[in-house]
Amino acid sequence: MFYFQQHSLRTTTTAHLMQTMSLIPLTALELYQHVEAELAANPALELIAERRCPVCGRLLPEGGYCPVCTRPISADGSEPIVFVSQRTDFVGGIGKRGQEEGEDEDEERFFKQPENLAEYVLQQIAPELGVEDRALAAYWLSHLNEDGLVDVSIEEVAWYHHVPVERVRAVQRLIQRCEPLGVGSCTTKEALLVQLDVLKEGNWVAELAQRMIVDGWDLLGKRQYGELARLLDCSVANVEAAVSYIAQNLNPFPGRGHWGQESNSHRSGQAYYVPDMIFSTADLNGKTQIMVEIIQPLAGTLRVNPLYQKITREAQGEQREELRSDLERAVLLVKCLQQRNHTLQRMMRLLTVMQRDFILGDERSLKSLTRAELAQQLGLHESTISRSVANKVVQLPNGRMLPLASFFVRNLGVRSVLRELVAKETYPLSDTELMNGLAERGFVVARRTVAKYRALEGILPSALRRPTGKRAV
DNA sequence: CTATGGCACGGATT
DNA sequence: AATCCGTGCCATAG
Repeated sequence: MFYFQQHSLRTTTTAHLMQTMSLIPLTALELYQHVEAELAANPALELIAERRCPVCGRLLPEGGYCPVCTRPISADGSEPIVFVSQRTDFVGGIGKRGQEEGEDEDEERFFKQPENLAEYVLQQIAPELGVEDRALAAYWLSHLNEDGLVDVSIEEVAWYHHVPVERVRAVQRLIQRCEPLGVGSCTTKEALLVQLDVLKEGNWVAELAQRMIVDGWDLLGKRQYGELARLLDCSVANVEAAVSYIAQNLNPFPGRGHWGQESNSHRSGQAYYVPDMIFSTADLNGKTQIMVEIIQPLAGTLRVNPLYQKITREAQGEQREELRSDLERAVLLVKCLQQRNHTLQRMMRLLTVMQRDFILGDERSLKSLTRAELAQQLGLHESTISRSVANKVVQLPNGRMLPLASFFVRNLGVRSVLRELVAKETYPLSDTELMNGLAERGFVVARRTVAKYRALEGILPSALRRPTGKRAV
């Protein structure tokens, strides 16, 4: 029999196979590629059009989700619904998004997988372009460097293709709005502005960031915050806040895949815009029910080909051995897939309960949590959690994509108390005073650290806090 | 002189 | 082993 935990297979399997064993660390995209490759290489595996719930195995209704696994667990909606879904639309390219997911036609099981960033972007915009513009777009994208920026000028391209500059610009504009936001810009500055334009939620930080990039680009590069503040006629702390907003929400190199301060070195380029899990909400007697969809990008059910199984059983001698090894691989893959689904499901359920408010959009109610804690509660090894979290991307109900790793933060306690202290202050407290205040409440940190948190929370320095009043963020 | 930000190092986390 | 985070020291602004 097989074991899927930390133990290795002691059967005839090779070392290489053991590596492929755990599918848990794989992202949706990787899983898709992995399965596709396996499917092509191993005749014992088959993907049948029949849709079954990957978790409980029940037959799915037309285009729907498993009636059992997606049933509310508790009537008040406090328990999240976590289920595995088989949608492939994200992996196959955004272009398909508008259409339906129900097609089970065999030929359509797998979309063409974009080989690189350029192709991926092209797929997104192709439907909106005429033939000529498509060529233009392709040309433009062929100049993408690994940062997702283009180093030829619009004029050059226009000249080369004998079309008006405006035309090229229009195409570029279209490209820039694709995922990853800002691709195909000529400069970092341009990329940031595009992102800002799409993302800005009308909040003051974003506005300021925009002005900052437009007017104070050079100063920004030199980190001359004081100068910037003067130029933009605002406080240094505001500048700081805007800078941190940029650092956290924008990506100067659209091709290098990730947002925020999380860094995942491999998985560069294509990646973060394919969510691995999607949160959505539904109303349930006034209570908000959270649903978590774990993407398993298979349009159908993966299983061991029964015919193959039969042949193997009947085969003799050497041939039989050959067949058996394929069969084992197939069985292994299927089981690993189940294992992955099960583990991820458990993890997401717990995670969703703990970070409920955060998921619902309240940035501030992110609770501090470490991977180790979660591992303990789930009875899993912490490295398992680490790896399942690494490189994965989730989509929140509000549409925002962020790394799953952002659910794990260490010191939220201190930071929320800090906010509270500032909110209640009668006069602008200095960092040192804040430090003491925090210490009284049990958070002993250095003065320097207080300053850092302050910046992170977008709170102004004491000297400048009074005139502007308090920040509601 | 006080309050803060930058830089960089060491310990903790993953 | 690679990364992240808290801190100490120093420079700078007010």
